[in-house]
Amino acid sequence: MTERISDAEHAVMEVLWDKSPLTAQEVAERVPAEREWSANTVKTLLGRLLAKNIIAHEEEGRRYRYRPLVARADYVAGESRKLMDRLFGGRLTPLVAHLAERDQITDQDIAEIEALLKDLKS
Amino acid sequence: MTERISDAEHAVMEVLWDKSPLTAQEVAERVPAEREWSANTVKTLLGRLLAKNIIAHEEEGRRYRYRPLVARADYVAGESRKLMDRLFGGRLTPLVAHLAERDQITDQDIAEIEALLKDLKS
DNA sequence: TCGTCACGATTACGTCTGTAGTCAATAGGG
DNA sequence: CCCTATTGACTACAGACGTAATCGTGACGA
Repeated sequence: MTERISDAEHAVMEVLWDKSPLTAQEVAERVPAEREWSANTVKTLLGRLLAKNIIAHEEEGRRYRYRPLVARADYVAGESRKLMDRLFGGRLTPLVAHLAERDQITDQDIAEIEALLKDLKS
Repeated sequence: MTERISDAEHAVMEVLWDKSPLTAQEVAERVPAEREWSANTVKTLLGRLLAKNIIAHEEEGRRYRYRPLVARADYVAGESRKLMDRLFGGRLTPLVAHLAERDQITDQDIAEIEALLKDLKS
Protein backbone atom coordinates (compact mmCIF):
# COMPACT_ATOMS: atom_id res chain seq x y z
CA MET A 1 0.00 0.00 0.00
CA THR A 2 3.06 2.24 0.00
CA GLU A 3 2.43 5.06 -2.41
CA ARG A 4 4.38 5.79 -5.53
CA ILE A 5 7.63 7.74 -5.24
CA SER A 6 8.12 10.16 -8.12
CA ASP A 7 11.47 10.88 -9.67
CA ALA A 8 12.04 14.16 -7.84
CA GLU A 9 10.91 12.58 -4.62
CA HIS A 10 13.35 9.78 -5.16
CA ALA A 11 16.25 12.23 -5.21
CA VAL A 12 15.18 13.41 -1.77
CA MET A 13 14.87 9.86 -0.54
CA GLU A 14 18.41 9.06 -1.61
CA VAL A 15 19.62 11.89 0.58
CA LEU A 16 17.70 10.62 3.57
CA TRP A 17 18.73 7.04 2.98
CA ASP A 18 22.30 8.17 3.00
CA LYS A 19 21.93 9.96 6.33
CA SER A 20 19.04 10.72 8.62
CA PRO A 21 17.40 12.33 10.37
CA LEU A 22 18.07 15.62 8.64
CA THR A 23 16.41 19.02 8.65
CA ALA A 24 14.84 20.37 5.47
CA GLN A 25 17.77 22.66 5.05
CA GLU A 26 20.29 19.87 5.36
CA VAL A 27 18.41 17.83 2.81
CA ALA A 28 18.43 20.79 0.41
CA GLU A 29 22.18 21.12 0.82
CA ARG A 30 22.78 17.46 0.09
CA VAL A 31 20.58 17.10 -2.95
CA PRO A 32 22.69 16.60 -6.10
CA ALA A 33 23.72 19.96 -7.49
CA GLU A 34 22.46 19.19 -11.03
CA ARG A 35 18.94 19.56 -9.76
CA GLU A 36 19.40 23.21 -8.87
CA TRP A 37 16.37 23.17 -6.62
CA SER A 38 15.27 26.06 -4.47
CA ALA A 39 14.90 25.32 -0.77
CA ASN A 40 11.15 25.63 -1.24
CA THR A 41 11.10 22.88 -3.81
CA VAL A 42 12.79 20.53 -1.39
CA LYS A 43 10.30 21.45 1.31
CA THR A 44 7.40 20.72 -1.00
CA LEU A 45 8.82 17.33 -1.83
CA LEU A 46 9.37 16.57 1.85
CA GLY A 47 5.75 17.56 2.47
CA ARG A 48 4.51 15.24 -0.25
CA LEU A 49 6.62 12.37 1.04
CA LEU A 50 5.20 12.99 4.51
CA ALA A 51 1.66 12.95 3.18
CA LYS A 52 2.38 9.65 1.48
CA ASN A 53 3.75 8.21 4.71
CA ILE A 54 7.07 7.46 3.12
CA ILE A 55 9.00 9.57 5.59
CA ALA A 56 8.28 10.82 9.11
CA HIS A 57 9.36 13.94 10.98
CA GLU A 58 10.20 14.57 14.58
CA GLU A 59 10.04 18.01 16.08
CA GLU A 60 13.35 19.46 17.04
CA GLY A 61 12.93 22.92 18.49
CA ARG A 62 11.15 25.05 15.96
CA ARG A 63 11.87 22.76 13.06
CA TYR A 64 11.66 19.14 12.02
CA ARG A 65 14.09 16.37 11.31
CA TYR A 66 13.01 13.99 8.60
CA ARG A 67 13.75 10.29 8.31
CA PRO A 68 12.68 7.50 5.96
CA LEU A 69 9.92 5.09 6.87
CA VAL A 70 10.68 2.69 4.06
CA ALA A 71 14.01 0.96 3.64
CA ARG A 72 15.99 1.61 0.51
CA ALA A 73 16.34 -2.12 -0.03
CA ASP A 74 12.57 -2.51 -0.12
CA TYR A 75 12.15 0.30 -2.58
CA VAL A 76 14.92 -1.03 -4.78
CA ALA A 77 13.45 -4.52 -4.69
CA GLY A 78 10.07 -3.21 -5.76
CA GLU A 79 11.45 -1.18 -8.63
CA SER A 80 13.65 -4.00 -9.86
CA ARG A 81 10.79 -6.39 -9.81
CA LYS A 82 8.53 -3.98 -11.67
CA LEU A 83 11.11 -3.61 -14.41
CA MET A 84 11.64 -7.34 -14.74
CA ASP A 85 7.93 -7.99 -14.81
CA ARG A 86 7.21 -5.29 -17.33
CA LEU A 87 10.04 -5.95 -19.73
CA PHE A 88 11.38 -9.42 -19.14
CA GLY A 89 8.36 -11.47 -18.21
CA GLY A 90 9.53 -11.50 -14.63
CA ARG A 91 12.70 -13.45 -15.40
CA LEU A 92 16.19 -12.35 -14.47
CA THR A 93 18.00 -14.36 -17.12
CA PRO A 94 16.62 -12.41 -20.07
CA LEU A 95 17.64 -9.21 -18.33
CA VAL A 96 21.20 -10.34 -17.94
CA ALA A 97 21.18 -11.76 -21.46
CA HIS A 98 19.91 -8.51 -22.84
CA LEU A 99 22.55 -6.42 -21.13
CA ALA A 100 25.23 -8.83 -22.20
CA GLU A 101 24.18 -8.60 -25.83
CA ARG A 102 24.24 -4.89 -25.63
CA ASP A 103 27.85 -4.90 -24.49
CA GLN A 104 26.76 -3.31 -21.31
CA ILE A 105 28.52 -6.02 -19.39
CA THR A 106 32.27 -6.06 -18.88
CA ASP A 107 34.63 -8.92 -18.28
CA GLN A 108 34.83 -7.82 -14.72
CA ASP A 109 31.06 -7.99 -14.39
CA ILE A 110 31.18 -11.51 -15.67
CA ALA A 111 33.83 -12.50 -13.17
CA GLU A 112 31.99 -10.86 -10.30
CA ILE A 113 28.69 -12.41 -11.12
CA GLU A 114 30.24 -15.82 -11.56
CA ALA A 115 31.80 -15.53 -8.13
CA LEU A 116 28.49 -14.42 -6.71
CA LEU A 117 26.64 -17.33 -8.25
CA LYS A 118 29.24 -19.74 -7.03
CA ASP A 119 28.65 -18.54 -3.48
CA LEU A 120 24.94 -18.95 -3.89
CA LYS A 121 25.20 -22.55 -4.92
CA SER A 122 26.10 -25.08 -2.28
CA MET B 1 15.98 12.43 -28.30
CA THR B 2 13.23 9.86 -28.39
CA GLU B 3 10.47 11.08 -26.14
CA ARG B 4 9.32 9.43 -22.98
CA ILE B 5 6.87 6.54 -23.23
CA SER B 6 4.31 6.62 -20.43
CA ASP B 7 2.96 3.52 -18.77
CA ALA B 8 -0.30 3.43 -20.70
CA GLU B 9 1.55 4.12 -23.92
CA HIS B 10 3.88 1.26 -23.16
CA ALA B 11 0.96 -1.17 -23.09
CA VAL B 12 0.08 -0.07 -26.61
CA MET B 13 3.67 -0.43 -27.73
CA GLU B 14 3.83 -4.01 -26.48
CA VAL B 15 0.90 -4.82 -28.73
CA LEU B 16 2.58 -3.27 -31.74
CA TRP B 17 5.92 -4.86 -30.98
CA ASP B 18 4.19 -8.20 -30.91
CA LYS B 19 2.61 -7.66 -34.30
CA SER B 20 2.42 -4.79 -36.74
CA PRO B 21 1.15 -2.98 -38.62
CA LEU B 22 -2.25 -3.00 -36.98
CA THR B 23 -5.30 -0.80 -37.19
CA ALA B 24 -6.49 1.11 -34.14
CA GLN B 25 -9.25 -1.39 -33.69
CA GLU B 26 -6.91 -4.34 -33.79
CA VAL B 27 -4.68 -2.71 -31.24
CA ALA B 28 -7.65 -2.12 -28.96
CA GLU B 29 -8.61 -5.78 -29.22
CA ARG B 30 -5.14 -6.96 -28.32
CA VAL B 31 -4.51 -4.69 -25.36
CA PRO B 32 -4.47 -6.71 -22.11
CA ALA B 33 -7.99 -7.08 -20.82
CA GLU B 34 -7.14 -5.81 -17.31
CA ARG B 35 -6.86 -2.35 -18.73
CA GLU B 36 -10.49 -2.22 -19.73
CA TRP B 37 -9.89 0.63 -22.09
CA SER B 38 -12.48 2.08 -24.42
CA ALA B 39 -11.56 2.15 -28.10
CA ASN B 40 -11.27 5.92 -27.79
CA THR B 41 -8.64 5.65 -25.12
CA VAL B 42 -6.52 3.46 -27.36
CA LYS B 43 -6.90 5.95 -30.20
CA THR B 44 -5.78 8.78 -27.97
CA LEU B 45 -2.71 6.85 -26.97
CA LEU B 46 -1.92 6.03 -30.59
CA GLY B 47 -2.26 9.72 -31.38
CA ARG B 48 0.16 10.68 -28.63
CA LEU B 49 2.66 8.06 -29.72
CA LEU B 50 2.39 9.40 -33.26
CA ALA B 51 2.99 12.94 -32.05
CA LYS B 52 6.07 11.76 -30.21
CA ASN B 53 7.36 10.02 -33.32
CA ILE B 54 7.49 6.69 -31.58
CA ILE B 55 5.16 5.04 -34.06
CA ALA B 56 4.15 5.79 -37.67
CA HIS B 57 0.97 5.18 -39.60
CA GLU B 58 0.32 4.28 -43.19
CA GLU B 59 -3.00 4.98 -44.84
CA GLU B 60 -4.95 1.91 -45.73
CA GLY B 61 -8.25 2.89 -47.32
CA ARG B 62 -10.14 5.10 -44.90
CA ARG B 63 -8.10 4.08 -41.91
CA TYR B 64 -4.51 3.75 -40.75
CA ARG B 65 -2.23 0.92 -39.83
CA TYR B 66 0.21 1.68 -37.07
CA ARG B 67 3.71 0.35 -36.62
CA PRO B 68 6.58 1.05 -34.20
CA LEU B 69 9.44 3.32 -35.13
CA VAL B 70 11.59 2.31 -32.21
CA ALA B 71 12.72 -1.26 -31.60
CA ARG B 72 11.64 -2.96 -28.44
CA ALA B 73 15.24 -3.90 -27.73
CA ASP B 74 16.25 -0.23 -27.77
CA TYR B 75 13.48 0.74 -25.43
CA VAL B 76 14.26 -2.13 -23.10
CA ALA B 77 17.94 -1.25 -23.12
CA GLY B 78 17.17 2.34 -22.17
CA GLU B 79 14.86 1.41 -19.34
CA SER B 80 17.24 -1.18 -17.95
CA ARG B 81 20.07 1.27 -18.00
CA LYS B 82 18.02 3.93 -16.28
CA LEU B 83 17.16 1.54 -13.49
CA MET B 84 20.74 0.42 -13.04
CA ASP B 85 21.97 3.98 -13.03
CA ARG B 86 19.35 5.21 -10.63
CA LEU B 87 19.48 2.38 -8.13
CA PHE B 88 22.70 0.49 -8.56
CA GLY B 89 25.25 3.09 -9.51
CA GLY B 90 25.20 1.84 -13.07
CA ARG B 91 26.58 -1.58 -12.17
CA LEU B 92 24.95 -4.87 -13.05
CA THR B 93 26.57 -6.92 -10.31
CA PRO B 94 24.79 -5.16 -7.45
CA LEU B 95 21.50 -5.68 -9.25
CA VAL B 96 22.05 -9.40 -9.51
CA ALA B 97 23.36 -9.49 -5.95
CA HIS B 98 20.32 -7.66 -4.71
CA LEU B 99 17.89 -9.99 -6.41
CA ALA B 100 19.80 -12.99 -5.19
CA GLU B 101 19.64 -11.80 -1.60
CA ARG B 102 15.96 -11.30 -1.93
CA ASP B 103 15.48 -14.90 -2.98
CA GLN B 104 14.17 -13.68 -6.25
CA ILE B 105 16.61 -15.89 -8.05
CA THR B 106 16.06 -19.60 -8.51
CA ASP B 107 18.53 -22.42 -8.98
CA GLN B 108 17.50 -22.53 -12.56
CA ASP B 109 18.27 -18.84 -12.97
CA ILE B 110 21.71 -19.49 -11.61
CA ALA B 111 22.32 -22.33 -14.00
CA GLU B 112 21.06 -20.35 -16.97
CA ILE B 113 23.11 -17.31 -16.18
CA GLU B 114 26.20 -19.36 -15.62
CA ALA B 115 25.75 -20.96 -19.02
CA LEU B 116 25.21 -17.55 -20.55
CA LEU B 117 28.35 -16.13 -18.99
CA LYS B 118 30.36 -19.13 -20.07
CA ASP B 119 29.36 -18.46 -23.65
CA LEU B 120 30.32 -14.86 -23.35
CA LYS B 121 33.80 -15.66 -22.21
CA SER B 122 34.46 -17.49 -25.46
C1' DT C 1 -30.64 9.49 -51.66
C1' DC C 2 -30.67 9.42 -46.76
C1' DG C 3 -29.66 7.94 -42.43
C1' DT C 4 -26.25 5.31 -39.94
C1' DC C 5 -21.86 3.72 -38.92
C1' DA C 6 -16.83 3.49 -38.72
C1' DC C 7 -12.76 6.29 -38.15
C1' DG C 8 -9.55 9.72 -37.09
C1' DA C 9 -9.30 14.49 -35.02
C1' DT C 10 -10.41 17.52 -31.47
C1' DT C 11 -11.63 18.64 -26.96
C1' DA C 12 -12.25 17.59 -22.02
C1' DC C 13 -11.00 17.08 -17.48
C1' DG C 14 -9.30 15.45 -13.10
C1' DT C 15 -4.81 13.91 -11.13
C1' DC C 16 0.07 13.85 -10.60
C1' DT C 17 4.54 16.10 -11.11
C1' DG C 18 8.09 19.53 -11.16
C1' DT C 19 9.09 23.77 -9.64
C1' DA C 20 8.42 27.55 -6.90
C1' DG C 21 6.16 31.90 -4.61
C1' DT C 22 3.68 33.62 -0.54
C1' DC C 23 1.93 33.55 4.23
C1' DA C 24 1.94 33.11 9.15
C1' DA C 25 4.34 32.21 13.27
C1' DT C 26 8.23 32.48 15.91
C1' DA C 27 12.87 33.04 17.74
C1' DG C 28 16.75 35.92 18.12
C1' DG C 29 19.42 40.42 17.52
C1' DG C 30 19.54 45.12 18.79
C1' DC D 1 9.94 45.48 22.95
C1' DC D 2 10.26 45.60 17.89
C1' DC D 3 12.29 44.15 13.36
C1' DT D 4 13.93 40.66 10.68
C1' DA D 5 15.37 36.13 9.28
C1' DT D 6 14.03 31.27 9.39
C1' DT D 7 10.86 27.59 8.87
C1' DG D 8 6.89 24.93 7.88
C1' DA D 9 2.16 25.41 5.62
C1' DC D 10 -0.48 26.79 1.89
C1' DT D 11 -1.13 28.18 -2.81
C1' DA D 12 0.09 28.33 -7.75
C1' DC D 13 0.57 26.80 -12.17
C1' DA D 14 2.02 24.63 -16.43
C1' DG D 15 2.77 20.23 -18.54
C1' DA D 16 2.18 15.11 -18.62
C1' DC D 17 -1.05 11.31 -17.99
C1' DG D 18 -5.15 8.37 -17.83
C1' DT D 19 -9.41 8.09 -19.50
C1' DA D 20 -12.92 9.30 -22.42
C1' DA D 21 -16.88 12.01 -25.00
C1' DT D 22 -17.91 14.43 -29.06
C1' DC D 23 -17.38 16.13 -33.77
C1' DG D 24 -16.80 15.88 -38.77
C1' DT D 25 -16.42 13.15 -42.77
C1' DG D 26 -16.74 9.79 -45.85
C1' DA D 27 -18.62 4.87 -46.91
C1' DC D 28 -22.36 1.77 -47.21
C1' DG D 29 -26.71 -0.50 -46.84
C1' DA D 30 -31.73 0.32 -47.52
